[in-house]
Amino acid sequence: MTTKTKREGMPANYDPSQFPAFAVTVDIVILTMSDGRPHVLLVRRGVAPFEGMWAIPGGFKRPTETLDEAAKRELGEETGVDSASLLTQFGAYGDPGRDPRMNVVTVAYLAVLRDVGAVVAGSDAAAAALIPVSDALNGKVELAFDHAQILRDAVDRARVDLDHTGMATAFVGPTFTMAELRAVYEGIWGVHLDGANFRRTVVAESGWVIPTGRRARPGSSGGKPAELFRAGRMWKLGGPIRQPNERRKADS
Amino acid sequence: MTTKTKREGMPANYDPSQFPAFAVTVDIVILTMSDGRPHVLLVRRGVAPFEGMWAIPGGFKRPTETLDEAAKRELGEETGVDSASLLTQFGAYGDPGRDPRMNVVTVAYLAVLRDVGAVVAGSDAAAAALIPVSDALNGKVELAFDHAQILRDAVDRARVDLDHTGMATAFVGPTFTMAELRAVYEGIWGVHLDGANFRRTVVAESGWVIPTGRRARPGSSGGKPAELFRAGRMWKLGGPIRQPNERRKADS
DNA sequence: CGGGGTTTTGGTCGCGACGACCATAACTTG
DNA sequence: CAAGTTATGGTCGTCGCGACCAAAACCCCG
Repeated sequence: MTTKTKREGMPANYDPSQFPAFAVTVDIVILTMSDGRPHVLLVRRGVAPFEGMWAIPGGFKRPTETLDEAAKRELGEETGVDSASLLTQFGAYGDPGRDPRMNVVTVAYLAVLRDVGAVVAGSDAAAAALIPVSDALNGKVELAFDHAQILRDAVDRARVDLDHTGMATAFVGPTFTMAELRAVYEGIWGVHLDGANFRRTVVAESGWVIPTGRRARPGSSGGKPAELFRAGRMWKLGGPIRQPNERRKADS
Repeated sequence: MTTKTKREGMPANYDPSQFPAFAVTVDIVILTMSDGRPHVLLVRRGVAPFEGMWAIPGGFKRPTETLDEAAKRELGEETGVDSASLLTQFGAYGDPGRDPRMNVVTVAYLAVLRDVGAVVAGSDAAAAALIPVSDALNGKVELAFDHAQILRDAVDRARVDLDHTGMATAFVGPTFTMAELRAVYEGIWGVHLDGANFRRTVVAESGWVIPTGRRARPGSSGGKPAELFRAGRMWKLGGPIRQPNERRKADS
């Protein structure tokens, strides 16, 4: 994600100003798990256009930085998080008129955080909040620009990344229980997974999780204290859990 | 893939010119199958920089069109193909200095053609050719800008799209044999698939392929004439063949 | 015209993954 | 201590899928 490309047969004495100029921004869809359901970090716009509506945090790319660097910088400015806890580009959006003020092309990133902590509102943001993705997708929360589409694409991307990459561990803390990890899959995919089978497949081969020996404190509802694990290095290559393939229906 | 996003707390009386201006281009990685191996359409640069080197065809985005429209337009200009035969965006590239002349961010698309036919070189292209992706990736063919990276990403994307989407049928003609379809998977994944098993899983449930009743002419090497199929509508939702998961090795 | 070669296509078999389900352990609260 | 709740281990049946074999339908060549 670095080079640019240009038409090969460009006149040697071309004038850059004769080609259309765009502003390039970077938007970060920040996902996190809260009480078993995925949430997204949104900021409330304080000025026109779309004043008062919610938007995905983002900002302008600088000519001296790469897109990835711009995304990391914006992530830090918005949340105070500097860790590169999973930051993947998933789409570019450049419809004419998507910003009524000027021609803007935005590159969208998906960030996964295990804990947003103190949500640092940007200096120019009126407010920031964690909102359930379900609320943001079904129109309960109005999104500015084409951010509804961007969020939809981000969630779609998260769903497929969950069984292709080791994204799941980015949602949980450095140490976690099987129930926590399972909640990630269940929340993102919207399915129910059997606890026993889940544990078996994850623990089956080494490299996925490493027992810490310690145990988590049971919740207020009681129950056997869960074993605490650390993420193994195998997660770098993709997770052990695959999305249950909803049986493809045959049709006459 | 349409809207743009902007920082929410923009000053109301901002001056667009005070934000960095970028040129936005669209690059199309055009893949096709030739003698069982994937090939990519490249153009030879006629002017500096990178004069004489090969490049991925592309061009400037216009402010009045979407990114997808720009990609389709460029595809038509380069190949004369107007059919929307699978055109998916897969990445944006904006490293500073990737084009020595100006700040350019490019949005890369992957196009799959079953037959490039008469390769129409762009008006400003010195030449265009179909080159085996293996040659383009291992340095046998020098690529301009960061196009080597873009091509690598495109091929990676094609590999995962092959078992998630119905991309396979885009490589073959409107009517095809099982061997042709299988060659697509084998060529892109670089694996060998059993012919009998392949046929079985594809024909198993209806909706994937529709027998035409006709039979293909056997090649010069003889053999039983293969049955001809048409693609069913199930391919819109993803193909029936999954990439053989190379057993994940357990490690101590 | 018959035989060898080649490709397609159908059949069988066995293993391994995985989901459904039950049972037990270990803790909570009252 | 009893009842409830969660975690974790075990069993079992089924289903997908790859490996392999065999027959069918065509080529070319003598």
